[in-house]
Amino acid sequence: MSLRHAVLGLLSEGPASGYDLLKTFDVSLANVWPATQSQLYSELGKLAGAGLVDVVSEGPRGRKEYAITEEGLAELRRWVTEVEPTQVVRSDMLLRVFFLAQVSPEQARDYLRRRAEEAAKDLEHIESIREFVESGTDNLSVYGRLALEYGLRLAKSQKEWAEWAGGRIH
Amino acid sequence: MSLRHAVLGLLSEGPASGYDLLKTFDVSLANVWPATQSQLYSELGKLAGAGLVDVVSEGPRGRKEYAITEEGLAELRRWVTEVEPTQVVRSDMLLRVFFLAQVSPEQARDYLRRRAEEAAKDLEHIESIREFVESGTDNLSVYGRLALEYGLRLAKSQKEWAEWAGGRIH
DNA sequence: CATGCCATGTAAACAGTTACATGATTTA
DNA sequence: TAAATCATGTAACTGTTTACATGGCATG
Repeated sequence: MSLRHAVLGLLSEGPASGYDLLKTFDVSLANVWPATQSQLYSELGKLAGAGLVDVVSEGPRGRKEYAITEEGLAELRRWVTEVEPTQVVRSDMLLRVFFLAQVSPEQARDYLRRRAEEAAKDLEHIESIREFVESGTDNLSVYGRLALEYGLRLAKSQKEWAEWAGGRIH
Repeated sequence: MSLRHAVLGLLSEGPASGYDLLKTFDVSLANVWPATQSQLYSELGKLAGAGLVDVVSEGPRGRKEYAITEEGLAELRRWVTEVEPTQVVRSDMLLRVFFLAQVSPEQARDYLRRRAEEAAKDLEHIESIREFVESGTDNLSVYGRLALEYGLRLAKSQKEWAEWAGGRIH
């Protein structure tokens, strides 16, 4: 149930509406825990029902501002410190690698070359937003930089691996 | 719909029953595309209905052996060469990093230390099964080694990153 | 003849995606 | 006043997990 904790985490930085949160999801959490509008609004309803968040004000256009409760904050902390992160990661990129014997060596190399190019593009993209995020002083930016560095290293590894793997196909 | 293609991919190496496939999922694909028994049997039914696989023989204990059809093989090849892999990856491990400001610096460092230890354990585990997989000459083993190398590099990166990130928490 | 493994299937619950639906407020 | 943006919500579908259910066959 990480969506729930993602929402609690964002609200731990201050009150916000579903609409506000959605933008933060798209900007900060897009590559870590994406969420759709549909999911978000229903999760906020459930969190309010469970007493982990409160509606603290209602604005124009039916806007509802949510704030995390003490109980919600306690649950967030418990989740961060006591719940072991999931290990399972699905990768259809890697799944295809298992079946490369079913296509020609040219196609297999091409597949890996495209992965390397994609990783290079990701790398560039991360470098480009780095300076932007570098300036933020809020918690999300400070710790987001650690996550960004993870993405950077991951993209680098992926690029090098894809180049290496391409060279192994004869 | 990657489960479908994972099944087609395994069957491209030769006929097998649901039970056989399940073991292969647990051994070879556990860290790439895990599947449950429940999912597998229903997917086989759907694949047979779509003409991508056939039941080629029925054995004792209701055992049904499935084989990939020409149509299924064509679909597998199309998926490998023409369908772009999904980029979205969810990581509740990284999600927690964004919210480390909500716990004490000691707890935050501890969290990252545990990630480094976990990655070190993964690394060891991969090294240990490496020699085992090294011996296989079937397609799945040959290409599985490329995937294994990816896992190795990923675990290394993760370990180094977690150690680095832990050093940044004051 | 009991235990373990082989073998398949269904049902309910939960999580996530896509599409639909509606309407208020601001700004050019 | 038209277009963009703010803002929330529901419905249908797809994919995944967990639990339940059943029974055959081989081996000690």
